Amino acid sequence: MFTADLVILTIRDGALCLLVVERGNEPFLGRFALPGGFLRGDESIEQTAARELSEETGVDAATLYLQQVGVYSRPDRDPRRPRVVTCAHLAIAPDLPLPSAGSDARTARWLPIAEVRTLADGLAFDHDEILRDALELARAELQFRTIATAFCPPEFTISDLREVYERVWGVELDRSNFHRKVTEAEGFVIATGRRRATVNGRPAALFRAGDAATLTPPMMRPRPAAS
Amino acid sequence: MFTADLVILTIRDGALCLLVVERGNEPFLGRFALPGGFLRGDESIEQTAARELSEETGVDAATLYLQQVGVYSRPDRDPRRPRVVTCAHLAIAPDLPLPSAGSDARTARWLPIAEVRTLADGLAFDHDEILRDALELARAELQFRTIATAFCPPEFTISDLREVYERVWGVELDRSNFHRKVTEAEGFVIATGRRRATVNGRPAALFRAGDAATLTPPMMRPRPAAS
DNA sequence: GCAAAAGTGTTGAACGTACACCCATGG
DNA sequence: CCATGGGTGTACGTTCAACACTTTTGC
Repeated sequence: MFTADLVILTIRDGALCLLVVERGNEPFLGRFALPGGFLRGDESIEQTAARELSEETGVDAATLYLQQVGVYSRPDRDPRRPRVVTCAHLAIAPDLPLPSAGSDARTARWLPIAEVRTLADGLAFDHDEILRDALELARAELQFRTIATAFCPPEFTISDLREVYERVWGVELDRSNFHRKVTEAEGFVIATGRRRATVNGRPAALFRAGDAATLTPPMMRPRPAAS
Repeated sequence: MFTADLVILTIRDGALCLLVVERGNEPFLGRFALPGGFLRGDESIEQTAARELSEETGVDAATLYLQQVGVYSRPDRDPRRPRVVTCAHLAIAPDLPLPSAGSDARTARWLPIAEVRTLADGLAFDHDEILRDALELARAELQFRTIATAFCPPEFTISDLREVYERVWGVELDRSNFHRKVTEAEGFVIATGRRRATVNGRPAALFRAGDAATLTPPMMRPRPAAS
């Protein structure tokens, strides 16, 4: 038995959130788990993950960021027989409304990462471990790839983008230096010429994602200031 | 069916080499392939990979570098039924004698990477693709982790270490600056106090691997000079 | 005008690169 | 003493971090 599990992250109301589903069957009935599904005979694991992602978020997976995290195969990770090997994936999405009444009746919801840690028994299966690894990967990838734009809507401000880094890394960044790095890096963001009216202060220029995949020079994460 | 395949790299006679086995069965009879083996019911994929690695190299896998590369699951990647999903691993070893007469009678050999590209039909299955991804991973990891010492014997010179970077990256590095970076990075190399007599010139100081896993500051790869 | 948020300029420290130079050994 | 490879010093350019400063809006 081989599955693809998904760590789908987004930023909602200034907090880094994870998409979880409440389990409707044993084992772990009623507990939160990562969404996932079985590999079908006619598809690759990438296709399985993309299919699950679009089912859960309601948008075409081709527009979202999706990447393998790793394989989790401990013989006792799933009490079922035969045991289930899973390939965990990291997905990044902008703030989306969940297709509540769609597909199956499972209750999917966005859970702030901080609340995941306060769950009495944690996530189902070994999903706490998977989440930890996926978060570490996301934090590392933010440094060298332009994936931060995947958290943002099609048009966004530099402050929106900075908030992504700050929420995922859990640090505060210098506004001025961030602005320069981002706008000077080639192919990271492209000015649209439009502006967004703000409740207070000068209107911010709007950008859209560029076509570069890698971020040069990299955006280095500050030293172990906050964990 | 779930397997672990291994991309085992080393440096022999100044060339980056890959451990390949000649297939003794169909499909791909007589072609070169990556070593690998099936996941057993009582082990994790990490244990499968470590077991295969020690069988092929003859040394305890705990002393070598071993890391997941990714899952390869295209339905047509293996003509057998049911299809085989594999989790590719990258392993790094010092120059080792192969246990030629050991274990099973498969003919394992070190093949220079340059020669892999000249094989008429390439490697068996999708192993060309796996090798490409594993090499890219190794090249990237050299920048931020201290894995280069895994290519070296227990005691090595700075020049040995520099050759690792040069052979894996395919570039030439400045001798002086490399020496400084490596010796000043904390926990990368530790001087043993001994020296190695050379055929020519001043004897080089011998070092052993330090205990740091990450390399700070990183050893940045030169711009796209050579591919 | 004032508060607030966006955006620009400046400066000193840290780092990378290039290359000149000295050191230790065998022949 | 010379060739050869190991190792150090130095000078310059680039990048980074900190923070002062200017711009543009709503009220």
